Amino acid sequence: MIKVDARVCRVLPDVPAIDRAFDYLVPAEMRDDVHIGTIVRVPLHGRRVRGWALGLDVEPATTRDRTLPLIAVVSAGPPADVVDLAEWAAWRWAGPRAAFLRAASPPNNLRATGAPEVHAAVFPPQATPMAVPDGARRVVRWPPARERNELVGALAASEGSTIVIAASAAESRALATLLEAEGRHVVMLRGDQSAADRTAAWDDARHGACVVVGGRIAIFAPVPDLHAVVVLDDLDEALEEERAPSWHAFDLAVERTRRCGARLDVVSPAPGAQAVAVADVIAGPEARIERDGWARLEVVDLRSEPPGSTFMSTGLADALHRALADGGRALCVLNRRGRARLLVCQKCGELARCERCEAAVQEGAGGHECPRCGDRAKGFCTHCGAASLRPRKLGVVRVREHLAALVPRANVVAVETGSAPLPAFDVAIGTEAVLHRAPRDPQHPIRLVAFIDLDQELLAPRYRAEEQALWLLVRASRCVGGRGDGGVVLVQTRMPAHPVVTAASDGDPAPLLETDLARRRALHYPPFGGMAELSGDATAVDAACAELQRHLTTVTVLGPTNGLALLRAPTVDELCDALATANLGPARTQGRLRVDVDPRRV
DNA sequence: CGGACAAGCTGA
DNA sequence: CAGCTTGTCCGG
Repeated sequence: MIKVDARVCRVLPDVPAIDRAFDYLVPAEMRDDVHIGTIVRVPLHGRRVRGWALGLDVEPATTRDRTLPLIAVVSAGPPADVVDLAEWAAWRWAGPRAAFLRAASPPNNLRATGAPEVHAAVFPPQATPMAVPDGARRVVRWPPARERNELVGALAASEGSTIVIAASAAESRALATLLEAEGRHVVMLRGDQSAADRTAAWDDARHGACVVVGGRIAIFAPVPDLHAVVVLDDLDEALEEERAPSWHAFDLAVERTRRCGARLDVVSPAPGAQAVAVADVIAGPEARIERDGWARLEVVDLRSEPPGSTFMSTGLADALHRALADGGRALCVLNRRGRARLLVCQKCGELARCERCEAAVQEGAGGHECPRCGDRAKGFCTHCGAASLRPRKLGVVRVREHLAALVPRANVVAVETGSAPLPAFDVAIGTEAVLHRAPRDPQHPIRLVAFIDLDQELLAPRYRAEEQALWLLVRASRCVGGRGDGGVVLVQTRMPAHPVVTAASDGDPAPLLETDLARRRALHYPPFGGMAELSGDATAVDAACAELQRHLTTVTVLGPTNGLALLRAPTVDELCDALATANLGPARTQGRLRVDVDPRRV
């Protein structure tokens, strides 16, 4: 006998490929335990799958007259506001909702009960929040080598809960220790914890009145009383999910705080253009303190090095010798990832750059061309007019040999990609990964970080190249310490007056931020425009582009060429709306299509 | 995703 | 034409 008052709930199966919700009857004995976000088990097409309750008491939208009942209530799940946030994220990064709801759910099952009791927050008297109105967004520039735990403590809200996003586990632990000493209830919520720890933390956070400290997933913390979010180092790659919907904790922090009126603080030595663009207030320490918190920068002008010196300048040799004296160590960075094949004039030593947008010119199929704006470039140097542009190439193995020759008695190690611990070294050479893989050793401090060819970063064919390059110099500064600590960051470049170099040298990123923002505004790059990359199987990308162009939208499709296409739109909203409207399902399932909104490599 | 079912291929 | 592979469809 079917009950007349049988309640129906709408469930999204935990099967990313089926981004569609289905309706089920809620058996009477489960009624009290099913809420928005609750994880349930349902029958689906002969299978039993987990899923999230997205709606209660919905009108059963059945095409058949058969609505199956839930099999069981499995676990507590994200609160309703976080479910909404996950839905927004699915739109924003054009991904399946299940991917975001997973990130927002406890990894192990938790008994599902009614709404957990919200604890009253009791804060220590020394908690003195900085005066900023609720809902304000602030960027705090804080130099790389300067201690900032206390600053973060002061930014935590004086009521309710605060989420602090810190990229590294080490910094999360340090912050937790300090906040606990201040009398705060701290909940550590990180993706690299064990499932049991993360589940316990997630459960704890549901009671509120805490400071949640963690990596990017902490932005989905189930706190019921969010008052403030602090994002540290918005440009750190760890704040972005590297797998398919590559969402970013910063954008989620902006959206979550906007929805609940909480305060948002971004603390970074070199905040990204996106953060600066949404900030109401930009704050920082006085100029002298900011400057002293950056490492001393030495610039080697590669244009004045003799031809054939293969990046082994006398400046680099001197710096290495100084760094290695009395037990110091050195890191050398040579990025090959996304390497731009730069062209250098053999006569004057200048790099070939696009006359229109200043990106590095590359050798294309039909001569020289700009990879960014597609402009045809001249086959000769625009600086001195000589027709002697030559490609510049290097490899870690060769550079390691040259370095070993510069410092014959030192142990020079080439660092391979991978997670194995670094061997003992005096000088380590590798990609930027060496900057976070070198263990701290007070007996053998890192005294030098040398960028063998910073131009690779400065002129990388990506619109975010400048902020990413400055971010590398931030990380280098953190390795060697501030101006007073005796360490040095050395950069080799053919553009010694480049604004990125100046910013790190002066310990003042403000002018660079201003010009970067102005350029992005002029060229409609994010955050002043939407951008997405479609990649994967060529037929799937072609199909997706065709589908997108069927709709009348403001989205421009560049390509597709060899299974790669770039989408541009006047705003992020228009881009995401177009991606949501277009039916990318077929392309996604058949041919492996990857949609990357705000791609990092473009 | 993964089961159901249909249409296509093969071999005695 | 049974028996198998490959493709397409759809889920309450």
